[in-house]
Amino acid sequence: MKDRLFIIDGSSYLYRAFHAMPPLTTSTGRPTGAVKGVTNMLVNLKKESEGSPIIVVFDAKGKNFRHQIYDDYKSNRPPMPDELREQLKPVKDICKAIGFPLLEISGVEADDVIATLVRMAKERKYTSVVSTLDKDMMQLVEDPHTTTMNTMTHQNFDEAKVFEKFGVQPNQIRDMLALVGDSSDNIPGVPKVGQKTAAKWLNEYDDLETIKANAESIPGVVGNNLREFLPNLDRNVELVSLKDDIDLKVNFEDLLILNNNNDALEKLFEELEFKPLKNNPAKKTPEEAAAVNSKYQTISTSKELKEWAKKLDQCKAFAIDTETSSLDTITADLIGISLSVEEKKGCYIPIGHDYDDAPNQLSLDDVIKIIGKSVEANQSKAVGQNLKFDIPILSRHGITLSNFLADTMLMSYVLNSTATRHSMDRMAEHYLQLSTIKYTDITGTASKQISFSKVDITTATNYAAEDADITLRLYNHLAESLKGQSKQLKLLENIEYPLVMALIATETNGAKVDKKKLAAHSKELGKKIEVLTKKAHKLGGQEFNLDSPKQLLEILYQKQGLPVLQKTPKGQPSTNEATLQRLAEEYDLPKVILEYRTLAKLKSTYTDSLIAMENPATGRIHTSYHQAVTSTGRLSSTEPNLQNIPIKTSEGRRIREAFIPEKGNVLISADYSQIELRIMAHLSGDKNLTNAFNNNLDVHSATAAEIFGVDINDVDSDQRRSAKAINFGLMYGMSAFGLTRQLDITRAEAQSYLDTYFERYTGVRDYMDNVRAEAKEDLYVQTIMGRRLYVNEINASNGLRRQAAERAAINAPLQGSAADIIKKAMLDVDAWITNEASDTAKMIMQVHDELILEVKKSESEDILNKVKEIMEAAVDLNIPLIAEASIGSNWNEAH
DNA sequence: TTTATCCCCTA
DNA sequence: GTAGGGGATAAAT
Repeated sequence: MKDRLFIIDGSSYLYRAFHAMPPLTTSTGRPTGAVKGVTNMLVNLKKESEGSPIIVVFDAKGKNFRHQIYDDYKSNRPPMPDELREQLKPVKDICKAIGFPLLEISGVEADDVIATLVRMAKERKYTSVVSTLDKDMMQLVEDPHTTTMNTMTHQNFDEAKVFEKFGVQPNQIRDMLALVGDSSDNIPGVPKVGQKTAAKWLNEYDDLETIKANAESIPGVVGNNLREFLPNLDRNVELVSLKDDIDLKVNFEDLLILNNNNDALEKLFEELEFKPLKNNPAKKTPEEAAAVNSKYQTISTSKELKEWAKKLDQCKAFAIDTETSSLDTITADLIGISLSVEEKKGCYIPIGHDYDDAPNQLSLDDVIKIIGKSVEANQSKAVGQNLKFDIPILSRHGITLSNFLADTMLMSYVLNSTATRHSMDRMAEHYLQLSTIKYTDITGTASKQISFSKVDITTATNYAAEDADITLRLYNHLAESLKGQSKQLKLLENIEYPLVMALIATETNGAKVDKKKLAAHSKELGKKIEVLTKKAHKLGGQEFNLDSPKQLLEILYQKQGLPVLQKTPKGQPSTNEATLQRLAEEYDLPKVILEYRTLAKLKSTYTDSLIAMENPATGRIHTSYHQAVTSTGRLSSTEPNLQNIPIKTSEGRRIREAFIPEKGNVLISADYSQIELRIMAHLSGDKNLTNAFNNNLDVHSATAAEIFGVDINDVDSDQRRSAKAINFGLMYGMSAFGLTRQLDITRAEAQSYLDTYFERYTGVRDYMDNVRAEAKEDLYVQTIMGRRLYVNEINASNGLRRQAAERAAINAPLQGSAADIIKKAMLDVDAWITNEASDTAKMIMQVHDELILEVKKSESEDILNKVKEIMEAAVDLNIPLIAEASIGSNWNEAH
């Protein structure tokens, strides 16, 4: 076998890069995102190719022979966006300058050119590696001559991999595509036949001809569909077949020569404002990635365990990960532990695998005694990914870990909250260009999902040890990126890492709900909903599903002919609350729907779901707080979301009444008063706003007094409402247009309000101008603790995107600083509880600017005062921070 | 069974 | 106008 030949499907990467990359531009506004994406990929591939020839193929302009076969071929494709079209030439120039021969043949597609190259390479005994993201290309795979690879994720496809992914052999892919069709090319397939059905048929009958011959014996709706579709199948085959006999008008041998021009390349990089090549980090080769698996060790003896305990003693940092029977940290069993002390190596210690003929495993006792003690002794060197999950699991199994070295999820989050999602899989792709084994790859999904304890230990080792290995590699990578970023490091050390322990405590404490009360409420809602449903059916003249916006709009707008006041983003007449509210002034049905919606929402989202969320083991509700989800630094909460429990309506507040303390306890709720406006006063130094807070004035009334030129004592409720809308709008980066809608006033009036506001609050005006200017310069804005939010689109040529980025830039320092402050307050409250009130107080919830505690009734007054004091002293600002706290026998009463 | 859309709850 | 989570339906698979 001769050398390898790499063939790059340039068009597929170009489109992918255009959509995947942020819309980068040069300082002059020239779009470069797609060029950058493709260039990175080319540079990586050049390194990996180790000198093997590389050919790049692009689609030529204009129609090709497939359009003659089928008029509508690709007719659903939107035209190429201008910002991508502009990038075509630089991409091709870079290919040439790097030295790759470039092929564009008109009248055919890049796919056909690639097929032709593959054939020619095979005849000359080359091994072809087709670098592509297009599944159509899989039909070219043939062991051992031809494989495909996705250079973004390093996934390689040989015949076995193709079968694993698609369920058919590569030489059956063409027939599969003919059956299924291709929506992106606008080729219709047999209705209701997707990949699964096509694979089933092809495995039974081998090829399309045999399927056609046996079409009569295929049962069901899909059988009928197939028989009806038969006349179109030959056309589909023609459309999806690749032509491998294209006249390339060039000698194959001439394509194997690398003809680079480094000067031209340097110049192009300069024009495009790319970093010089030598600064690009080296990427891992597939060989390196593949070599990994063999390095992983399964631990089954005490001797091996002791060796690893010693490794922990001797290393500088080690990664630890747990495998469990479920995601519920309150009850999950420990199935195994994985460790890594050196990149590309790692071990898995199975403990709780219990399938038939599972090999002998070490006992939990031995593992705790040997490795558990070593983990505890070396915990200041421990690195994990989302340790908020692992720590309580380990703790319940007798291994205490609290003063860890680092959490890769939080490192990535603090470095750049929006560059990637901060799951291990996504970070491996983003930072290391590695594709990892996914949890669902080995356990399956949904109804077919198995417990990790049923996973074969060898498979589990490959997966789990890889997790530890990748975590360690991510740590090394991220630690390098964070070097010298003192604010980010401080944020991690002082806030995010210690907060992990406070959140574990809060989640583990959980909140108690009165299940009986919720159930009674639910039943009551159910009855009312039934009545309203019948009433709506009567008014609508027929039965219909009130939960279906589609059916509802048919009744309202088509059948009853109500005026269409508003449309959804997709152009459908809207049935949202604001629209129905306006229609309700004249019609009855919208009014009933509104009532129905309110109650149905309460029942499904709150009463019913909260009842279901009670953990049987504790009788309490344990939410998950997510520490690395929001762009601004806030926490988010799921399963259930305790940060959107109703408060605005009295019916809604009944849900809060169901949040109760244990007997002998009460709830304390303490929330920051106007924290974001206070932060605006602090950051802007505005005299008027500062004055209002220093004198403890009602800030909205104070604003109204300034805008309307009246004494603060003479502000009427309408004026205060307007001022409040302005104050909130400002924090959201609002324009006069937004204010118009909020207050139902004319555009001119809104503009005049804003003009007056900025005349009276010049500090705020200057601050906002500064934030926008700095964002445009730095591409990020920051909070009082130095947390950054990158606003990549702040210089976008698209006005809507740019304005959205500007609004986010205005809001993030306010929202994010508030998040910093309450996180600090949580740490301080948690520390105080641990040291002085561990028997009398528990933190049980956080809702952005509010902390809820469950405390001993007898101590509640003292605790309330202490919590208020801690919250107000959490940080030192130029204006006072005020926390308002109260006590109650349920959350509604306490608030 | 998964994905997209619409609607609605919070700070 | 900022930042989130989530339920129900309908379509795609």
